[in-house]
Amino acid sequence: MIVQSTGRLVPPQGKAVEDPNHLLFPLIDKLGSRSLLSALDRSALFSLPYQEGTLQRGDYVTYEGNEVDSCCVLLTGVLSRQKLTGFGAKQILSLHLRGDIIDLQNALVEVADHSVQAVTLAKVVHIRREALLRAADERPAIARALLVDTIVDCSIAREWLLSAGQRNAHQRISHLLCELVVRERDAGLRSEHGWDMPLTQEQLGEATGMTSVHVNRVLQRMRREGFVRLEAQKLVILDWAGLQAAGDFTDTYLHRRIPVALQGICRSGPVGG
Amino acid sequence: MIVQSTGRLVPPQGKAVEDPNHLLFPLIDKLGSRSLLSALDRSALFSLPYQEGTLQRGDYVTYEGNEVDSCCVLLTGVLSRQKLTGFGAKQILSLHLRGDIIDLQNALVEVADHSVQAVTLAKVVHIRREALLRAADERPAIARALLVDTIVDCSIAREWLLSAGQRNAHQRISHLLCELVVRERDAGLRSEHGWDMPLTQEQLGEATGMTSVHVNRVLQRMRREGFVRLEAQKLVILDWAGLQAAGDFTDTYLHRRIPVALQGICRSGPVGG
DNA sequence: CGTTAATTTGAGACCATTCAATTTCGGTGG
DNA sequence: CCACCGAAATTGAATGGTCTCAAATTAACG
Repeated sequence: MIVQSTGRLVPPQGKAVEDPNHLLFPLIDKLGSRSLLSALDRSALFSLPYQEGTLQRGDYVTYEGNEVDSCCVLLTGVLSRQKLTGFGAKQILSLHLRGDIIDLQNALVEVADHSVQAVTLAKVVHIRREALLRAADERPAIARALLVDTIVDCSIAREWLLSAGQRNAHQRISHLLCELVVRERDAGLRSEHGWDMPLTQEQLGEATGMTSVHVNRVLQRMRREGFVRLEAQKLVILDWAGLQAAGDFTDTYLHRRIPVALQGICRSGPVGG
Repeated sequence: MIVQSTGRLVPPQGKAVEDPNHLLFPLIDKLGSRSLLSALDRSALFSLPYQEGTLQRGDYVTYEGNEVDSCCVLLTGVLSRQKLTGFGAKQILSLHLRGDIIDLQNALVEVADHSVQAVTLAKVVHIRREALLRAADERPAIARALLVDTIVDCSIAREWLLSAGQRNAHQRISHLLCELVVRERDAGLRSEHGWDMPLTQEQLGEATGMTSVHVNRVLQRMRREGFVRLEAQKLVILDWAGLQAAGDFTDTYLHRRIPVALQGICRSGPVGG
């Protein structure tokens, strides 16, 4: 076992009758993993109108500079946020798995500050900004859940910044692999023996701020030293403890638990002004 | 003139009687610059209980790993978010000016994922997490304003990540100076002829992921080429257009305006479930 | 089985670091 | 006002991590 269980809380009020096949389930599951949502909150989320969509590898959901009026929830596959410098250099800013809400951040500002692209074939669901905001306005716990989700997003971005600024190539790659494996586990995608690493070495480079050539050499060293096996897109972690140490990885920044202190002061419905 | 006016909106409902000397004014001014707040929202914010505080240069507000139960609003001075690698290398993650809400992000998770430190002598106001969350629960527009503020925070972190990953030393320093000058202007601190640059070259390095030695050489080149004058902590921008070009800087990511599309669907009070 | 994408390899160049040592600056006490 | 101090800035030389630019090899796919 490479990752300990998340200890995710199931809200006591949670209806057992919720349909786990509902397309919005991954979203509500994710939000509920870090915020307490009452049965009313959850049913309000389940009743959000949405539109299905499929993305081919390489498809863009959003371009930097555009106006965005809906946010998309990822059901299967992997999406990336990215941004270009004025000279055309691309930086992958974050990677997203099942349940992640993408483009909420672009939908609440005037113009998108980053692009969103499919790394693999992906299934998504689009929720109109107005619908989501209305739900948040009517149910404070939903607004808070969106805030907490955004905060965790931001925490991950800060850790990436720490990596880009202060860690060397070997550490950056190891760290990224650790993060992906943990998050992939938490998203409910099992990865007992190996995982379909969706990123090319080129993309690993774009995510860590280095050349694909150098990514290649680093990966070779990691294989030589027995940390991972990586062949035919299949990533097998041979030495989880070693990889964590090599990547200076600890999972604190992923905020995998509901803050205990906040559980008592959660409210679930609108209150009189 | 080096920065154009922000075109900040004054909400039509805004009371003219608000006291601009109220200690929470900078906070409400900042939130109101990117979200529409009604008179009721604003007065709810003004009536938040708070506690004043003074920070000496170098003082820590929060340590990474601690539990945080209040967030602080910066009134004067400069604060930084920062994080250490396991090997002790420090990365400054963001810099904060008047009106910025710091530690909201640490207050809503189990343990702080980063530290907060005073870069200069600073005056702050602490607001207890419970009080702020209650206000957000009771007034959706306040919750949304906090969300938008966090989103902008996150956008800045992404731009820093882009810099760290894809721009060279000269560009990174130029870009950071551009950002600080613009934000400092927007925060209402005029900087007609020069600005008290609060960062040492060491800190400039920690913010851009480079050595103080190299920061020094880059700054010398920038002076030699006539972009800035920087003597005795005083920064004077001699060639704003040139500095922007050298730093690959555009202000989009700062989201300096209220998104027009959201103005129509703002609600100001609680609504029935 | 051909075509394109992805990975791998090599050598040289360069940007940035490291490690000292030196100089300047800002403030303090005599 | 000057001597002194620590912090910050500056300088130099050597090292090294990462990039650049090809070119070659392998894998993926219809």
